[in-house]
Formats: sequence, C-alpha cells, structure tokens
Amino acid sequence: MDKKSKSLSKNQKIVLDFIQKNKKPVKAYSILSNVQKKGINAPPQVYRALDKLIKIGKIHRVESQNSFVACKISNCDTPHKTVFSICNSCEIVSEINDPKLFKNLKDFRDKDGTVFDGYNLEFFGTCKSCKNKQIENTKH
Amino acid sequence: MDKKSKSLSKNQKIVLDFIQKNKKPVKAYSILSNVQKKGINAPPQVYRALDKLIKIGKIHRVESQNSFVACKISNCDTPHKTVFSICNSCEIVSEINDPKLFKNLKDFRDKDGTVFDGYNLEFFGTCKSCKNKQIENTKH
DNA sequence: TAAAAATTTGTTATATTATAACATTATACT
DNA sequence: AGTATAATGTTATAATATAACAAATTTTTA
Ligand SMILES: [Zn+2]
Ligand SMILES: [Zn+2]
Ligand SMILES: [Zn+2]
Ligand SMILES: [Zn+2]
Repeated sequence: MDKKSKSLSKNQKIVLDFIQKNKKPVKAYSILSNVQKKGINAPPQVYRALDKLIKIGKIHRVESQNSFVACKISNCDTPHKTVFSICNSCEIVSEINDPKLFKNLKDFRDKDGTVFDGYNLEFFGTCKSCKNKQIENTKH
Repeated sequence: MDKKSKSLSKNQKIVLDFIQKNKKPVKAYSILSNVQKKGINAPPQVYRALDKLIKIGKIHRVESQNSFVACKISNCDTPHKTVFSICNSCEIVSEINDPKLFKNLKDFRDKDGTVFDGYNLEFFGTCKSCKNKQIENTKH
C-alpha cells in the first residue's frame, strides 16, 4: 500500500472502486447513479473525485468518449502520458504499454524544438473480438 | 477547387468559413452565436455542419477542448490520423505535420498485431510565446 | 496540543455541450 | 420526371460539467 492509495478520501475511494470494477470505461453520471447507495448524491462529488484521481494518475479520461478508465500501468502520473486503443464497434478501451512507442513520443520535438510535458494518444480500430463477430456474420 | 469543397452546402460553408477565419479552435456555441446573422439559428444546424466537415477532413475536433479547428494539412481524410500540439497556457492548437511521427503511428501494432484505422494524438506543453511571457514575468 | 491551513464534503443551482425527433426543402442520380 | 439522398429548420430535451458557498474533516506547523 503506497502513500497515494492511503491518502485517498472516502468519496475518492468509492469512485475509484467503481471504476476499477468495470472492464469498460464508465461515464460520470453512470458512476453517480451506481454510487448513490454509498452516499454520493450529486455530480460535483463525482467530478471532484474524478479530478483528483486523474491528477494522481489512478484513472484516465478517455477524451473521445467522455469516459473514465482505471490506469493499467502502475507508474502513470502527471503530466500525463497516455496511450489507448479504442474499438470503434464495442468501444472497449485498452491502455497501451509500449516502451518503444513511449520513447518516440517522449522524444518528439516540434519544428521550434518545443518539448512537450505530456500527451494523449488514442488509436481507433476494431478489436479482435468484434472482428471475429464480423467474420461470423459474413458467413451466413 | 476540388470536388469536396464544391459539394459543400450553404450551412457547411458558413461554418467552415468561420472556423477557418479563426487562429484558435472555436467552440460549437461560439460558432452558433457568430453565424446567427447568416441565418443559422439552432445547435443542430451547427453540429450537422461540423459532423460533415469532420467527416470530409476539412476540420478536426480537438477532443481535450471540445473545440473545432480547420485542417492545416491538405490531405487529411477519414479515418482520421491527427496530431496536435496544445498550449496549456493559451490553449492555442497547432496541427503537426511530421512524416517520421506519422510513419511511427501508422506502423504501430498492438500486442495482438491489431492494425488501427486511425488515431488522434494531442501533445501538451507551453508554446513559445507563453514561455517567453513567463520568462518576462520572472524578471520583475 | 492548539491554532492555522489545506482539503474534502454536501448542496443547490446553473452552464455547457450535444442529440432526438419530425416535417420540409433542396440536390443528385437514373 | 421520378426516385433516392442529403440538407434544412425547428422545438424540445439529453448528457456532460462547473459555480458558488457553507460546513466538516484532515494535515501541517507553531
Ligand atoms: Zn495509465
Ligand atoms: Zn470491439
Ligand atoms: Zn488535418
Ligand atoms: Zn501559449
């Protein structure tokens, strides 16, 4: 148990627990309706917890979906350096951990030589499972 | 004048014109209020035009800002392959055109060997102009 | 340990972003 | 000309996110 997980507040723990239980990214209002039995009543309570969890790298925001997913890479931190693959069909999201790609992104400089603090990369495609389903369907 | 620009409808042209006139990305409701004098009255008219313009690659959505920016690279098309640099301070956005980076992204395969149709990459940092301003401020 | 500072909470209201639904009109295709 | 496709105009509403403020809790520092 590291410092960060110890220092989470009650609402932050509730929200993180819910996100971690889900394989797919979850939406803020879905979180809200699912944690109301635990005493979280209103959007700001959810969004505050989300903001904090994002800040400390426990979760990430999937920008193209307005959704939130637990970090699958232990050492994610701010400023964020995140890479995801997103299925266009089922919308499942996987966090990609590819050292070579990370290095390419970390080393990237723009034409001015500007160094960037962080990045977010989202790849779009069809996941294996959805691709198989599509093949099934063409057989009939 | 290519086929695509010829085939734009009235509302699509109005919205594209406004976006292209702006150096910074613009928000949907800012577009709406700025084109009301041209006869666009309601959000769906703006969002429909945006959807079409995105589809044909004339504009891109800046996911982390819920904003829209004109394409600066002539051959952007669907499925999208976009790279931006975004200033954390002034929120200015530049579309990056870097063949080497493009190749890295195009060639990327996940662990399963899955090929991706498209991607969106957003780099975050401080632009040259904002960096200079910060240096100015520390001098006093 | 007591005061001060920082963080988190609870709450109400509201702002911002985006889409559903449906009738109508314009454009492109054969 | 007749059909299909795309775009328009409109009203209403859904979905996402933040402002503002008082109260309670936790952490820090003296
Ligand atoms: Zn992560
Ligand atoms: Zn899938
Ligand atoms: Zn482009
Ligand atoms: Zn800047």
